[in-house]
Amino acid sequence: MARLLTIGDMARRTGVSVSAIRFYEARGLLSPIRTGGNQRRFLPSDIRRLSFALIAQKLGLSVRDIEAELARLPLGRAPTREDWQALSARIRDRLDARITLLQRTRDRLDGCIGCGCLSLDRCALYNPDDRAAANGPGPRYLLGDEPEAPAP
Amino acid sequence: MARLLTIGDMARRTGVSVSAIRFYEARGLLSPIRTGGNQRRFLPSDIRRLSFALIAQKLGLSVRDIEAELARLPLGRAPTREDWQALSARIRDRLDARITLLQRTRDRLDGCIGCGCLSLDRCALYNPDDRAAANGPGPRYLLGDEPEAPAP
DNA sequence: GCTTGACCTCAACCTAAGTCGAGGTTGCAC
DNA sequence: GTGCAACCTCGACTTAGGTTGAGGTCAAGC
Repeated sequence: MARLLTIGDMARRTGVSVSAIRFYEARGLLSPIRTGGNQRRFLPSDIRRLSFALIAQKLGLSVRDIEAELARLPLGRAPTREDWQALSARIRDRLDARITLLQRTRDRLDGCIGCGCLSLDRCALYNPDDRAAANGPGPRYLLGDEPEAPAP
Repeated sequence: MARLLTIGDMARRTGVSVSAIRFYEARGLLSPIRTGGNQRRFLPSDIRRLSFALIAQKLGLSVRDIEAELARLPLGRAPTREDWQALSARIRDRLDARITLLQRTRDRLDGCIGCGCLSLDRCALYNPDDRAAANGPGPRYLLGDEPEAPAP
Protein backbone atom coordinates (compact mmCIF):
# COMPACT_ATOMS: atom_id res chain seq x y z
CA MET A 1 0.00 0.00 0.00
CA ALA A 2 1.49 3.29 -1.07
CA ARG A 3 1.28 5.86 1.63
CA LEU A 4 -1.03 8.77 1.00
CA LEU A 5 -0.08 12.41 0.80
CA THR A 6 -1.74 15.42 2.38
CA ILE A 7 -2.40 18.52 0.33
CA GLY A 8 0.60 20.13 1.99
CA ASP A 9 2.79 17.24 0.89
CA MET A 10 1.56 17.68 -2.65
CA ALA A 11 2.29 21.38 -2.55
CA ARG A 12 5.83 20.78 -1.33
CA ARG A 13 6.46 18.06 -3.88
CA THR A 14 5.22 19.96 -6.92
CA GLY A 15 5.71 23.62 -6.04
CA VAL A 16 2.03 24.24 -6.66
CA SER A 17 0.22 26.25 -4.02
CA VAL A 18 -2.33 24.59 -1.79
CA SER A 19 -5.04 26.87 -3.10
CA ALA A 20 -4.18 25.98 -6.67
CA ILE A 21 -4.35 22.28 -5.88
CA ARG A 22 -7.81 22.74 -4.42
CA PHE A 23 -8.73 24.68 -7.54
CA TYR A 24 -7.49 21.88 -9.79
CA GLU A 25 -9.48 19.38 -7.82
CA ALA A 26 -12.58 21.52 -8.31
CA ARG A 27 -11.82 21.54 -12.03
CA GLY A 28 -11.57 17.78 -12.06
CA LEU A 29 -7.85 17.35 -12.66
CA LEU A 30 -7.41 15.44 -9.43
CA SER A 31 -9.73 13.31 -7.33
CA PRO A 32 -8.21 12.76 -3.93
CA ILE A 33 -9.93 10.56 -1.41
CA ARG A 34 -11.00 11.98 1.94
CA THR A 35 -10.21 11.02 5.50
CA GLY A 36 -12.93 10.55 8.07
CA GLY A 37 -12.27 14.14 9.05
CA ASN A 38 -12.77 15.32 5.44
CA GLN A 39 -9.17 16.02 4.67
CA ARG A 40 -7.74 15.28 1.23
CA ARG A 41 -5.36 12.39 0.76
CA PHE A 42 -3.58 11.96 -2.55
CA LEU A 43 -2.17 8.90 -4.25
CA PRO A 44 1.50 9.03 -5.21
CA SER A 45 0.40 8.81 -8.85
CA ASP A 46 -1.33 12.15 -8.40
CA ILE A 47 2.07 13.82 -8.31
CA ARG A 48 2.60 12.71 -11.87
CA ARG A 49 -0.83 13.77 -12.94
CA LEU A 50 -0.21 17.18 -11.49
CA SER A 51 3.25 17.45 -13.04
CA PHE A 52 1.77 16.44 -16.36
CA ALA A 53 -0.82 19.18 -15.97
CA LEU A 54 1.83 21.76 -15.18
CA ILE A 55 3.97 20.93 -18.16
CA ALA A 56 0.95 20.94 -20.41
CA GLN A 57 -0.09 24.29 -19.01
CA LYS A 58 3.35 25.69 -19.54
CA LEU A 59 3.10 24.55 -23.13
CA GLY A 60 0.01 26.63 -23.57
CA LEU A 61 -2.90 24.33 -22.80
CA SER A 62 -5.72 25.76 -20.74
CA VAL A 63 -6.97 23.99 -17.66
CA ARG A 64 -9.95 22.93 -19.70
CA ASP A 65 -7.69 21.33 -22.30
CA ILE A 66 -5.71 19.56 -19.63
CA GLU A 67 -8.89 18.31 -18.08
CA ALA A 68 -9.72 16.71 -21.42
CA GLU A 69 -6.27 15.20 -21.77
CA LEU A 70 -6.27 13.75 -18.28
CA ALA A 71 -9.74 12.39 -18.80
CA ARG A 72 -8.22 10.06 -21.37
CA LEU A 73 -6.30 8.33 -18.63
CA PRO A 74 -7.88 5.77 -16.35
CA LEU A 75 -8.49 7.49 -13.05
CA GLY A 76 -5.83 6.91 -10.45
CA ARG A 77 -3.21 6.05 -13.02
CA ALA A 78 -0.16 8.14 -13.65
CA PRO A 79 0.50 9.19 -17.24
CA THR A 80 2.91 6.92 -19.04
CA ARG A 81 5.53 7.63 -21.64
CA GLU A 82 3.04 6.82 -24.36
CA ASP A 83 0.46 9.20 -22.97
CA TRP A 84 3.06 11.87 -22.91
CA GLN A 85 4.14 11.24 -26.45
CA ALA A 86 0.63 11.42 -27.78
CA LEU A 87 0.01 14.67 -25.96
CA SER A 88 3.32 16.09 -27.08
CA ALA A 89 2.52 15.54 -30.69
CA ARG A 90 -0.75 17.38 -30.32
CA ILE A 91 0.89 20.26 -28.52
CA ARG A 92 3.66 20.50 -31.05
CA ASP A 93 1.17 21.26 -33.75
CA ARG A 94 -0.27 24.07 -31.72
CA LEU A 95 3.10 25.56 -31.05
CA ASP A 96 3.93 25.46 -34.71
CA ALA A 97 0.73 27.22 -35.58
CA ARG A 98 1.41 29.95 -33.07
CA ILE A 99 4.93 30.44 -34.32
CA THR A 100 3.76 30.70 -37.90
CA LEU A 101 1.14 33.24 -36.99
CA LEU A 102 3.60 35.41 -35.12
CA GLN A 103 6.07 35.23 -37.95
CA ARG A 104 3.47 36.31 -40.42
CA THR A 105 2.50 39.21 -38.20
CA ARG A 106 6.12 40.24 -37.93
CA ASP A 107 6.58 40.12 -41.67
CA ARG A 108 3.56 42.28 -42.19
CA LEU A 109 4.80 44.72 -39.65
CA ASP A 110 8.08 44.92 -41.52
CA GLY A 111 6.15 45.72 -44.65
CA CYS A 112 4.25 48.44 -42.80
CA ILE A 113 7.20 50.15 -41.19
CA GLY A 114 8.21 51.77 -44.43
CA CYS A 115 4.66 52.60 -45.34
CA GLY A 116 3.59 54.41 -42.19
CA CYS A 117 0.17 54.99 -43.64
CA LEU A 118 -1.75 54.37 -40.44
CA SER A 119 -4.95 54.79 -42.31
CA LEU A 120 -6.10 51.22 -41.75
CA ASP A 121 -7.85 51.47 -45.04
CA ARG A 122 -5.93 48.63 -46.55
CA CYS A 123 -3.33 47.99 -43.90
CA ALA A 124 -1.99 44.46 -44.16
CA LEU A 125 -1.91 44.24 -40.38
CA TYR A 126 -5.64 44.29 -40.45
CA ASN A 127 -6.21 41.13 -42.30
CA PRO A 128 -8.75 39.09 -40.45
CA ASP A 129 -6.61 36.03 -39.78
CA ASP A 130 -4.20 37.99 -37.67
CA ARG A 131 -5.71 37.55 -34.34
CA ALA A 132 -6.63 33.92 -34.04
CA ALA A 133 -10.28 34.45 -34.95
CA ALA A 134 -12.22 33.37 -31.86
CA ASN A 135 -11.29 36.51 -30.09
CA GLY A 136 -14.43 37.48 -28.33
CA PRO A 137 -17.55 39.20 -29.53
CA GLY A 138 -17.77 42.41 -31.50
CA PRO A 139 -17.24 42.76 -35.20
CA ARG A 140 -13.88 44.50 -35.47
CA TYR A 141 -14.16 45.28 -39.12
CA LEU A 142 -11.74 48.12 -39.50
CA LEU A 143 -12.37 51.16 -41.59
CA GLY A 144 -10.01 53.81 -42.76
CA ASP A 145 -9.61 57.40 -41.88
CA GLU A 146 -11.59 58.22 -44.96
CA PRO A 147 -13.68 55.16 -45.77
CA GLU A 148 -14.60 56.38 -49.21
CA ALA A 149 -11.26 57.77 -50.37
CA PRO A 150 -7.95 55.89 -50.40
CA ALA A 151 -5.29 57.00 -47.94
CA PRO A 152 -2.91 59.80 -49.02
CA MET B 1 -12.08 74.40 -37.96
CA ALA B 2 -12.37 70.67 -38.25
CA ARG B 3 -15.79 69.43 -37.38
CA LEU B 4 -16.10 67.30 -34.30
CA LEU B 5 -17.28 63.72 -34.15
CA THR B 6 -19.73 62.09 -31.79
CA ILE B 7 -18.90 58.78 -30.15
CA GLY B 8 -21.20 57.10 -32.63
CA ASP B 9 -19.27 58.63 -35.51
CA MET B 10 -16.06 57.33 -34.01
CA ALA B 11 -17.53 53.86 -33.66
CA ARG B 12 -18.67 53.83 -37.27
CA ARG B 13 -15.37 55.16 -38.54
CA THR B 14 -13.14 52.73 -36.66
CA GLY B 15 -15.30 49.68 -36.10
CA VAL B 16 -14.72 49.96 -32.36
CA SER B 17 -17.79 49.65 -30.19
CA VAL B 18 -19.13 52.64 -28.35
CA SER B 19 -18.57 50.92 -25.03
CA ALA B 20 -14.95 50.20 -25.92
CA ILE B 21 -14.37 53.83 -26.88
CA ARG B 22 -15.69 54.93 -23.51
CA PHE B 23 -13.45 52.34 -21.92
CA TYR B 24 -10.42 53.66 -23.80
CA GLU B 25 -11.22 57.16 -22.71
CA ALA B 26 -11.37 55.97 -19.11
CA ARG B 27 -7.96 54.39 -19.63
CA GLY B 28 -6.58 57.64 -20.95
CA LEU B 29 -6.10 56.73 -24.61
CA LEU B 30 -8.44 59.47 -25.75
CA SER B 31 -9.50 62.78 -24.25
CA PRO B 32 -12.54 64.06 -26.05
CA ILE B 33 -13.99 67.42 -25.14
CA ARG B 34 -17.56 67.66 -23.90
CA THR B 35 -20.57 69.57 -25.10
CA GLY B 36 -22.62 71.68 -22.74
CA GLY B 37 -24.87 68.65 -22.40
CA ASN B 38 -21.92 66.44 -21.40
CA GLN B 39 -21.67 64.50 -24.61
CA ARG B 40 -18.27 63.55 -26.01
CA ARG B 41 -16.92 65.27 -29.10
CA PHE B 42 -13.80 63.93 -30.76
CA LEU B 43 -11.23 65.63 -32.92
CA PRO B 44 -10.61 64.11 -36.33
CA SER B 45 -7.07 63.30 -35.16
CA ASP B 46 -8.58 60.99 -32.56
CA ILE B 47 -9.48 58.58 -35.34
CA ARG B 48 -5.81 58.11 -36.01
CA ARG B 49 -4.97 57.78 -32.35
CA LEU B 50 -7.58 55.10 -32.03
CA SER B 51 -6.46 53.31 -35.18
CA PHE B 52 -2.93 53.43 -33.92
CA ALA B 53 -4.09 51.89 -30.65
CA LEU B 54 -5.92 49.12 -32.47
CA ILE B 55 -2.96 48.15 -34.60
CA ALA B 56 -0.67 48.23 -31.59
CA GLN B 57 -3.12 46.07 -29.70
CA LYS B 58 -3.32 43.63 -32.53
CA LEU B 59 0.44 43.43 -32.45
CA GLY B 60 0.26 42.32 -28.86
CA LEU B 61 0.52 45.47 -26.78
CA SER B 62 -1.76 45.76 -23.80
CA VAL B 63 -3.93 48.80 -23.28
CA ARG B 64 -1.49 49.85 -20.62
CA ASP B 65 1.40 49.68 -23.09
CA ILE B 66 -0.56 51.64 -25.66
CA GLU B 67 -1.36 54.22 -23.04
CA ALA B 68 2.36 54.68 -22.54
CA GLU B 69 3.03 54.89 -26.26
CA LEU B 70 0.30 57.42 -26.88
CA ALA B 71 1.49 59.46 -23.93
CA ARG B 72 4.60 60.16 -25.95
CA LEU B 73 2.55 62.11 -28.43
CA PRO B 74 1.44 65.68 -27.78
CA LEU B 75 -2.20 65.54 -26.88
CA GLY B 76 -4.56 66.28 -29.73
CA ARG B 77 -2.03 65.38 -32.37
CA ALA B 78 -2.39 62.41 -34.64
CA PRO B 79 0.53 59.98 -34.76
CA THR B 80 2.88 60.66 -37.65
CA ARG B 81 4.83 58.30 -39.81
CA GLU B 82 7.83 58.79 -37.55
CA ASP B 83 5.85 57.93 -34.45
CA TRP B 84 4.65 54.82 -36.16
CA GLN B 85 8.12 53.80 -37.21
CA ALA B 86 9.53 54.24 -33.74
CA LEU B 87 6.72 52.19 -32.25
CA SER B 88 7.04 49.55 -34.92
CA ALA B 89 10.68 49.04 -34.15
CA ARG B 90 9.90 48.48 -30.47
CA ILE B 91 7.11 46.09 -31.28
CA ARG B 92 9.22 44.19 -33.69
CA ASP B 93 11.68 43.42 -30.94
CA ARG B 94 8.91 42.06 -28.79
CA LEU B 95 7.58 39.89 -31.54
CA ASP B 96 11.02 38.52 -32.18
CA ALA B 97 11.46 37.72 -28.52
CA ARG B 98 8.14 35.89 -28.44
CA ILE B 99 8.95 33.92 -31.53
CA THR B 100 12.31 32.92 -30.15
CA LEU B 101 10.78 31.81 -26.90
CA LEU B 102 8.16 29.70 -28.62
CA GLN B 103 10.76 28.14 -30.87
CA ARG B 104 12.90 27.24 -27.90
CA THR B 105 9.93 25.71 -26.17
CA ARG B 106 9.11 23.69 -29.24
CA ASP B 107 12.66 22.45 -29.53
CA ARG B 108 12.65 21.39 -25.92
CA LEU B 109 9.39 19.62 -26.41
CA ASP B 110 10.92 17.75 -29.31
CA GLY B 111 13.74 16.72 -27.04
CA CYS B 112 11.24 15.57 -24.47
CA ILE B 113 9.02 13.53 -26.71
CA GLY B 114 11.55 10.76 -26.90
CA CYS B 115 12.38 11.03 -23.26
CA GLY B 116 8.92 10.77 -21.76
CA CYS B 117 10.35 11.04 -18.29
CA LEU B 118 7.63 13.27 -16.87
CA SER B 119 9.45 13.35 -13.63
CA LEU B 120 10.11 17.07 -13.80
CA ASP B 121 13.23 16.40 -11.89
CA ARG B 122 15.39 17.75 -14.59
CA CYS B 123 12.92 18.26 -17.40
CA ALA B 124 14.17 20.83 -19.87
CA LEU B 125 10.65 22.17 -20.22
CA TYR B 126 10.92 23.41 -16.70
CA ASN B 127 13.70 25.84 -17.17
CA PRO B 128 12.74 29.09 -15.58
CA ASP B 129 12.89 31.25 -18.70
CA ASP B 130 10.13 29.30 -20.34
CA ARG B 131 7.19 31.26 -19.26
CA ALA B 132 8.10 34.89 -19.70
CA ALA B 133 9.12 35.42 -16.10
CA ALA B 134 6.58 37.89 -14.70
CA ASN B 135 3.96 35.25 -14.57
CA GLY B 136 2.21 35.90 -11.34
CA PRO B 137 3.10 35.01 -7.80
CA GLY B 138 3.89 31.59 -6.42
CA PRO B 139 7.25 29.91 -6.62
CA ARG B 140 6.79 27.17 -9.21
CA TYR B 141 10.01 25.39 -8.52
CA LEU B 142 9.25 21.94 -9.75
CA LEU B 143 10.31 18.79 -8.06
CA GLY B 144 10.26 15.25 -9.24
CA ASP B 145 8.23 12.30 -8.28
CA GLU B 146 11.10 11.32 -6.05
CA PRO B 147 13.05 14.48 -5.29
CA GLU B 148 15.98 12.61 -3.85
CA ALA B 149 16.37 9.92 -6.48
CA PRO B 150 16.65 10.56 -10.22
CA ALA B 151 13.77 9.43 -12.39
CA PRO B 152 13.86 5.88 -13.77
C1' DG C 1 -6.00 16.04 27.01
C1' DC C 2 -4.41 20.04 25.16
C1' DT C 3 -2.06 22.88 22.05
C1' DT C 4 -0.80 24.06 17.57
C1' DG C 5 -0.23 23.82 12.83
C1' DA C 6 -2.37 21.99 9.04
C1' DC C 7 -6.52 21.42 7.13
C1' DC C 8 -11.65 22.42 5.74
C1' DT C 9 -15.48 25.38 3.09
C1' DC C 10 -17.23 29.31 1.13
C1' DA C 11 -17.25 33.78 -0.53
C1' DA C 12 -14.96 37.67 -2.10
C1' DC C 13 -11.28 39.56 -4.66
C1' DC C 14 -7.68 40.08 -8.47
C1' DT C 15 -6.22 41.36 -13.70
C1' DA C 16 -7.54 42.30 -18.70
C1' DA C 17 -10.42 44.10 -21.82
C1' DG C 18 -14.30 44.99 -22.40
C1' DT C 19 -20.02 44.10 -22.59
C1' DC C 20 -24.68 44.83 -20.92
C1' DG C 21 -28.52 46.91 -18.69
C1' DA C 22 -31.01 50.28 -15.91
C1' DG C 23 -32.37 54.62 -15.44
C1' DG C 24 -31.90 59.20 -17.01
C1' DT C 25 -30.58 63.23 -20.50
C1' DT C 26 -29.52 65.54 -25.21
C1' DG C 27 -29.93 67.06 -29.60
C1' DC C 28 -31.81 67.24 -33.99
C1' DA C 29 -35.64 66.90 -37.31
C1' DC C 30 -40.17 67.72 -38.33
C1' DG D 1 -42.55 71.86 -29.32
C1' DT D 2 -42.31 67.21 -29.45
C1' DG D 3 -40.70 62.59 -30.64
C1' DC D 4 -37.05 59.57 -30.75
C1' DA D 5 -32.44 58.01 -31.55
C1' DA D 6 -28.31 58.74 -29.62
C1' DC D 7 -26.07 59.93 -25.72
C1' DC D 8 -24.84 59.89 -20.48
C1' DT D 9 -23.21 57.37 -15.82
C1' DC D 10 -22.68 53.63 -12.93
C1' DG D 11 -22.50 49.09 -11.50
C1' DA D 12 -22.68 44.28 -12.43
C1' DC D 13 -21.11 40.60 -15.36
C1' DT D 14 -17.82 37.88 -18.41
C1' DT D 15 -13.44 34.27 -18.85
C1' DA D 16 -9.16 32.30 -16.91
C1' DG D 17 -6.60 31.04 -13.32
C1' DG D 18 -6.13 31.43 -9.43
C1' DT D 19 -5.36 34.15 -4.19
C1' DT D 20 -6.97 35.78 0.26
C1' DG D 21 -9.58 35.84 4.35
C1' DA D 22 -13.10 34.47 7.80
C1' DG D 23 -14.64 31.22 10.61
C1' DG D 24 -14.32 26.57 11.95
C1' DT D 25 -12.28 21.55 12.35
C1' DC D 26 -8.57 17.81 12.45
C1' DA D 27 -4.56 15.34 13.79
C1' DA D 28 -0.45 14.61 16.02
C1' DG D 29 3.12 15.44 19.55
C1' DC D 30 3.93 16.07 24.33
